[in-house]
Amino acid sequence: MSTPSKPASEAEAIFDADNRGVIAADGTPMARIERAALVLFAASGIDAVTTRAIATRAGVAEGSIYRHYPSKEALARALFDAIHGRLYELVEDAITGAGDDFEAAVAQVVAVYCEAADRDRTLFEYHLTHMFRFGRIESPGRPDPTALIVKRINQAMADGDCPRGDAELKAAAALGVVLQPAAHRMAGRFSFGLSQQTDSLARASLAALRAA
Amino acid sequence: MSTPSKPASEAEAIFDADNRGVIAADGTPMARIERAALVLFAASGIDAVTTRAIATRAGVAEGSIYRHYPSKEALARALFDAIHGRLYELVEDAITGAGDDFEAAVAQVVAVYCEAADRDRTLFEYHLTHMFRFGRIESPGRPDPTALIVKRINQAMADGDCPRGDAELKAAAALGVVLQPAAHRMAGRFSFGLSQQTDSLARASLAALRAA
DNA sequence: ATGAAATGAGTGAACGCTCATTCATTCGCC
DNA sequence: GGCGAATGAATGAGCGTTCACTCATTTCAT
Repeated sequence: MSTPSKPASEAEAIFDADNRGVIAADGTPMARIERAALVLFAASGIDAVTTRAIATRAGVAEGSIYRHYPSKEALARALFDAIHGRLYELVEDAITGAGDDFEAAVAQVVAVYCEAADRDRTLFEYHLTHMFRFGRIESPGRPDPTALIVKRINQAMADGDCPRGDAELKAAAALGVVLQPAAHRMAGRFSFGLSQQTDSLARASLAALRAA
Repeated sequence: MSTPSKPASEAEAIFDADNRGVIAADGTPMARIERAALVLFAASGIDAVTTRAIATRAGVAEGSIYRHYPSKEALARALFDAIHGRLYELVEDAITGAGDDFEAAVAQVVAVYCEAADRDRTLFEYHLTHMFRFGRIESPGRPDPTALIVKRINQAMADGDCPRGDAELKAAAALGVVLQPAAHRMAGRFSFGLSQQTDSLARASLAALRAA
């Protein structure tokens, strides 16, 4: 196999036991490598970060990276998959938790993204900036948070909670209402927590869904 | 000087005389280098593209790149600045053209982005995916389309055309309604032209502005 | 004592960029 | 108008450097 690391335990390695959305704070070399890589990848992009820089920041030898991951690319992908998969679970819970109440579902999903963006900013920003690299739809079997949202919008259209239209387009517009502010904060356009704006963004997201 | 190329004429080199938002189709080596670099940068990211690959695709020698640009990075930045500056002009015209009519201004700005996204998809997608690298707010003097939008939203709030709130946040949400669909199309989520959805997205964008 | 974990100098490949050279075009002189 | 000189765009082999990754060796917990 080309993936000798333990994929099943990556989520635990990256998120702590309480699921507080934070990379494990324990001092194991693996956790330190992951956090160091994440911070550097988020700041400069994967290609601009050297394995030496990761090892130095993690306080381990360069070779130790390869005990846990077969390549720099695999490390980058594992980090992305961890946050991506976690978002899938959170979106799933949010939608399920709201039952048939479409407005509540929208509000909860928006809250999920706002809280994720605030809770571990580096992790979320890494996710945002590397969607183009890892988030292509062609990857089958990958958990896809957006697909859950599209499904819920289709149900809302069937229930008469939302005007008919292209569900993929509506989902994108509604998500954009939250993700673009996150991107603008990254770019230094403002600095307050997105969680403070959850209500406002939830209303805007719902309004976009109903108008699109 | 460390920038021997002609920065003042870069816009003309990249956009044709009719300002149709397309990289010049003439066969000059410089234009071919720019188009080759753009296509490769958009597909794989700047760091993953070699100067050799650019030269091969452009049908020129590797050294010729350095007659026109002092470095690969400068070439990448010039391409970004060209589309970024062009968007600034288009947004400025859209807002000015709508006069005091806020709804018209929103519709026109949305139309600008939809048309740009369709007209030269590679160029627009390069812009989208490299905002994080080049689009930081700290760069002073750089034309900033978003700043124009923020200013217009502030005016709308003063005029009573839009509920009061944080204009930066509103601008981001409204922009997200258009840019996220563009990102989703990039990711293969749908394939129709965004221009076909201009009306729908303009309504959604306005609704988000009024709800946020 | 033993083996798993960690190490970091070493390796070959590939990178961005340079520069001596080529060559088609333009210029200046009569 | 004809022609040698001057020009500068274009070339591509090659440079020094840096990279991701390897592996013989050392460290350390049990």
